[in-house]
Amino acid sequence: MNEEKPNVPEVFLTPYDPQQHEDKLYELWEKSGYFNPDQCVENGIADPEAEPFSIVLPPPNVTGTLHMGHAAMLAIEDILVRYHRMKGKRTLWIPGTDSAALATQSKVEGIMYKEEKKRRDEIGREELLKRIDIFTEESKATIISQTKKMGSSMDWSRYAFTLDETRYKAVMEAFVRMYNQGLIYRGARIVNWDPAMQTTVSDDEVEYVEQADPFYYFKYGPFTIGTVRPETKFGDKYVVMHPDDKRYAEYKHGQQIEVEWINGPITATIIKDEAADPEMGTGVMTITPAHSLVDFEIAERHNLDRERVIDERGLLLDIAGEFAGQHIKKARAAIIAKMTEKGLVEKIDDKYVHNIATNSRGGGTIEPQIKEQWFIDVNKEFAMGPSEVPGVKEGDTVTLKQLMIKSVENAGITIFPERFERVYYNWINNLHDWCISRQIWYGHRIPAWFNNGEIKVQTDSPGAGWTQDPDTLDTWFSSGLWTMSTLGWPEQTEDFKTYHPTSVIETGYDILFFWVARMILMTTYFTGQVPFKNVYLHGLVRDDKGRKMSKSLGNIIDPLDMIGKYGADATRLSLIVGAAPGNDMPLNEDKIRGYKKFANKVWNVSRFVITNISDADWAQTPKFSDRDEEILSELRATVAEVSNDIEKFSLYLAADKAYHYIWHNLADQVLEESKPIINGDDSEAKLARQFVLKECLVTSLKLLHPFMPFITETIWQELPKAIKDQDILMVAKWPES
RNA sequence: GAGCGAUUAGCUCAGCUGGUAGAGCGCUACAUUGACAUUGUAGAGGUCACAGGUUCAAGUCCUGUAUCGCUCACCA
Repeated sequence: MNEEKPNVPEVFLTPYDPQQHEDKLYELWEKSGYFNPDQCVENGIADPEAEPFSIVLPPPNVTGTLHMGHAAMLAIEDILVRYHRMKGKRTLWIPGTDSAALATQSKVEGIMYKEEKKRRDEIGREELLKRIDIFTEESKATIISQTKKMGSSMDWSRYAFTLDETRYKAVMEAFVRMYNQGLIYRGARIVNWDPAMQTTVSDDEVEYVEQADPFYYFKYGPFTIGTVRPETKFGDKYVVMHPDDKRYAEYKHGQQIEVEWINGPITATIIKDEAADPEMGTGVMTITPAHSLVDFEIAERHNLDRERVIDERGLLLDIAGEFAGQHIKKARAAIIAKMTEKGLVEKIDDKYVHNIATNSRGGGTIEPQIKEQWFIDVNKEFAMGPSEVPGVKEGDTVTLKQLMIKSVENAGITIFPERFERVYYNWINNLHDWCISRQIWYGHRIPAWFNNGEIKVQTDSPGAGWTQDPDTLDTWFSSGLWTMSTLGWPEQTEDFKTYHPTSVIETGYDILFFWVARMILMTTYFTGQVPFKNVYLHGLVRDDKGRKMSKSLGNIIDPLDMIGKYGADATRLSLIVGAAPGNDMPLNEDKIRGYKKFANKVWNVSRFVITNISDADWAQTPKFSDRDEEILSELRATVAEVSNDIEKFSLYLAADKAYHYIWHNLADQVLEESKPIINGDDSEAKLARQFVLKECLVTSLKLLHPFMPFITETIWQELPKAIKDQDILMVAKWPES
């Protein structure tokens, strides 16, 4: 009941309340079918020949719920997608979730152990997988619902899960093809072994944690050697020094000496190798090739024995003599006691700080082991197939490393911000062969079959007597195929032909190596295409003091809470403004609250304009004053700037400019100065100004839509039909500048 | 140890290809019930980490120094 303002839609009579509108609008969009580019083409929103624009969502792990980092990712991608959709492109955003094999199994095992006191071997493969499936289904549903709350305009009809049937096929095919070309091999090499989870872990998943441990100096024949790990030293029968170290010039490479050692005399062999640093300690070291990456490499160079000392569970083997069967952690003290008694301990440095390797996916301390595993050979040369990778022609001899480098070097892929290109090259240059097998149950099975020492690699069982490799694949193997597999590869589907390479991948910089690099490796190899033309790396969302959000600090902001309190639009904007690609972004509630105020500002601007243009006759031709023209030209300039910034992936600038224009130009100046004109006697001036206000409102809503889709669409739904080019703002035409 | 980044108003940060400093929040004063569960106007506050250099001109380019942060690395 508002007698004085009969023309204001009733919805505007209260402040903007996101809760009241957001879910309904998402439903409206979903029902329209316009998340699906095919539907847009069918309804004439996009031309059938329009340029495609595609993004594949970095699939969140099914280990939990979405955090602010995910929210930022969804906001950024949705902005790009909505912008390009409004530009009339055939725009596709594919949603999905990731099984995250190791992390998920670790999580479910943890829950089962805590609740039922059951360990893995007491549960069994089938039961565990069943339980994991239940867990992941729940988790998927939660993630999908959260994703929708953010307003993400994804095509749910193309939803993919890394372990679903289509993706499984792609993984099997990829493995077999790489194996047949000799790029996947099986070999005994030193790997990161996690005794707690009983599996290998990739180099990238190892996390180094600083720890203080005693550093022991031992008498080893005529030498003094140092170590933090006496328990590995039983098998040390090689003593290594730098070839140019004058102190040891009297010893010759290959020379043998007798030394008294932990369990009695042994014969040691002198090895001259440049890996020994003369500056370090005494310049002499003994090596344990079976349990150290460096030592293994030295042993490979000189073809030395690699006797095992520790088993998979961390227990000492027979070589340890009286200590055999003891756990390494417990045995150390006893070993030192015995060595002290034998006079082998020269001194102990108690303040030695070093890095120990741990499994970042929820396991324990890494104990390197030599194991028979599957590897991808990153240095093996092969003949390139059909190629669109710049600088690589069909038939060229290349390695996977070279493909990864050339894709970026020759601008097939552009990384934002640019500085990460150097980080990327650096990582590739240090890259070792990639161990892709894991001794866990949850994940893609390896399509390899064993029969009395024979191995066959193929998707189906070769027949009776053959058993499949019990291992599964590293989760990043399947993730590496993601842009392809979500589009139907290895089939040459319409989707694949249309939307691959994708336009942009958007993800956190912390995942550049894990994922972005591996997608480039896999995709260039299999398709000769880059997986994406642009990489947009966002930073970590931190609290207002710049700290990482974590449970232990209690500073976690839950996106759903913020959406509940301030609306998805305000939450999105707070994650965009001030967040340049590659930089961490501080976030606090005040910032989000600020953007809620802005939402309300937009709401009131709209109410004002709608009220004041309700009596305009749009059939007439307005005669614009100089000031009218000026206002319109400022509007066009803003459109140009915002569009340009979005094209350049400077979303933080684009959002800020749109915000600034609407609040401080349109609201503070244009609206204020329009009041006397609208209420004045000059009907010609009034009409012209009404045209101007209409133009400003319609254009502002469009400009703002990618950033704040809910409120802009809510307002759009209340606009008179006569001033709209589409019923749904999401597919309205992006303004010309 | 190597690489990368940061250092600009009390706080959080912009400032793209060089032309005598900007935003948000906070603070101060005034105004306003208005399209605005407020908002507007005005204002205070910075030798742009430090030292050199290039230039007519440098937060902006170059060299070095300091502090902080991140990533990588096999230091026994």
